[in-house]
Amino acid sequence: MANKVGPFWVGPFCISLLHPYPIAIKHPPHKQRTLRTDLQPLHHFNILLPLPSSSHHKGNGIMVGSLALHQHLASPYHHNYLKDQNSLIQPTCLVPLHQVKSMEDFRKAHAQFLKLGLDCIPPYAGELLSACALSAWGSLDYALAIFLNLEEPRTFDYNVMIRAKVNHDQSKSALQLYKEMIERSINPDNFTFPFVLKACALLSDIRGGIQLHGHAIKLGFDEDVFIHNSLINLYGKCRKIELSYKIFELMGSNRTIASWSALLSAYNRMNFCVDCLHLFAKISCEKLKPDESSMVAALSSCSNLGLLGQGRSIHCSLLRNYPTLNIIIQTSLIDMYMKCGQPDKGMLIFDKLHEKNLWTYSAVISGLAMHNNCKKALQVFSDMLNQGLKPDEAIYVNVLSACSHAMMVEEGLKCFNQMRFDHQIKPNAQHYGCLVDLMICAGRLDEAYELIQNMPIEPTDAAWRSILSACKINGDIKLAESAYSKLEQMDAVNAGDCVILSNMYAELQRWEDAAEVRKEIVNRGLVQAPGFSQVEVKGKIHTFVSHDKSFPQSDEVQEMLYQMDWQLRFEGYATDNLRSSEGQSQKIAIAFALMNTSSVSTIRIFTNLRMCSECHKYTELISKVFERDIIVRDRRRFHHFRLGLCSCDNCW
DNA sequence: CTAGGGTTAG
Repeated sequence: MANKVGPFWVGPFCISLLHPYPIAIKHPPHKQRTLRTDLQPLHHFNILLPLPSSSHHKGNGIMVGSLALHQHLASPYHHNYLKDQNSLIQPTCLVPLHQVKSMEDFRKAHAQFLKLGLDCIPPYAGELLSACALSAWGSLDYALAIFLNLEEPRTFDYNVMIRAKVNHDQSKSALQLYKEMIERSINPDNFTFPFVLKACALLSDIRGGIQLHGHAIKLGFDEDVFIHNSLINLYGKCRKIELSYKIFELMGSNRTIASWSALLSAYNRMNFCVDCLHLFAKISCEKLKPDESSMVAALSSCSNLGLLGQGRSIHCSLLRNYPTLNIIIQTSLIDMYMKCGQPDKGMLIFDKLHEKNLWTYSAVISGLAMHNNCKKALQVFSDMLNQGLKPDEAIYVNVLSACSHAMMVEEGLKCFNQMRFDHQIKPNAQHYGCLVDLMICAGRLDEAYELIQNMPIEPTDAAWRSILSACKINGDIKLAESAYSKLEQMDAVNAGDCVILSNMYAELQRWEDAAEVRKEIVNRGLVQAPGFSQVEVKGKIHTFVSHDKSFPQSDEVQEMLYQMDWQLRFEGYATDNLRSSEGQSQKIAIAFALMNTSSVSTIRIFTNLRMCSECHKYTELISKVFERDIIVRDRRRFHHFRLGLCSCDNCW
């Protein structure tokens, strides 16, 4: 049954609307107008008014009301409206809002609503708000002005504004609106929570998030799938993975693919890449199909783990299932190919893209730098600037680290200044860290030290660690000690730092000092990640640790290693030099791959440590003697070995 | 009655 609303005045008319749904209209006192009861309606007409564009009457886009004419109107203007008692009157001046495509059109439409006094009447107010606040062409400020003008905003109006603020990166202010709505006793509904939870997630505001979770339960929204998914996301962003999982578990069969995606990305954030891929494989057990979002999460895990095979198979299934791929997933694919040792494949995807954003460029620039193709990285960066994209501080981290990889000191300093002065970006600790690395790579250690001491912000532990590692090579024990003590002050000492310093003492035959630092590892309860090397053979990943003999082919591999040593001796290389643990595991991985792959295929090794120079030398020679391309990803970058040479030009 | 959740480098 339709509700009758009104009567209220529209211009010279008094209108009563047969409203399709219940609405309480209260006019603010200054807008109240008395109905002239002394005048009998002359005629009744029907009138068409624009409908909220997304309502269930979408088809016509127009709402039918009845109009009673209380005054005799002679002007031709009005006659246009009132032609025939039975015909529908089309108020041509009113453009349906869903046809509005620009702020200019919107202003006109809004003016008409204002003139008719409809601007503060639900559902028009909400419709105006959501059009203006949420469309691509809209304006948050304009929407805010409309919103503030509402005497009695409703839940819907608040929801729209909260959502718009979150979209405009104003999460704090969005939460403020939520607070305001509670204070004004306007009840949040099942739509409110996903928006405000997202705001908390973006702010990593775990306390606020828990409060909201409580509110949602209290208001009885403990069955809502959208709210649950938002909660998984919230706890994931706050690194409370147990809580994310708990919600996920609780949802049982109500889980949707979005629940999985949110959980997968939570695992990724914690760097639980193996578990992430396990979960990804389980999606299909629930009769759900992995979609783009969940595949983005899985691809990111593949990138981190260097799993080319699995990354490729995700790519295939994307190509099978989607006619076009969105920019986010394309970026993930580029990143995956870059990090799994196929930069050419990554570039192929990149070159074919017609839409590129900062993240795409960022993935390519850091990928190219990783493969020691720094010139190209800078080329891509300058293309990006020519495209008119505005660089942000994150992309400058990539650009600067590309410069430091390639020892391009002047270029790096130029970029640093360009960032500060042309693009008005204040350098952060990471940028200074890159500069420090740049100086170190160029062998200007004293300048690096001067820089790190005089930089205007607190240096990161990584920057001090760079200094410490550099000392390892040039043997400056004084500098090493001061870098180490800085790390101590920051409470950021790790096992690797202790090893470096201790080895340096040992080199100087200061045995007591060496032992003292070694003891620190135990005292501080530091654990060193076990070094391993991985290689993919026939789609299966094989992982080896140093002196590994615990795998089926171990005996054959030992034989192979013996032969490899023998061959290298002809090249004048004594393999006894190679004693480091990563060297050992890498040797085994290479031997295993040489034995089990075709003689023309490229060997791809993934190791979690940094390659030492002996290991590097060894691999160079193997690539020459066995005429095999070997690509090694160590924890920082790639080395392409071919015929005795490495892409890194012996600088890493 | 209108609207909504999950996705990317360093």
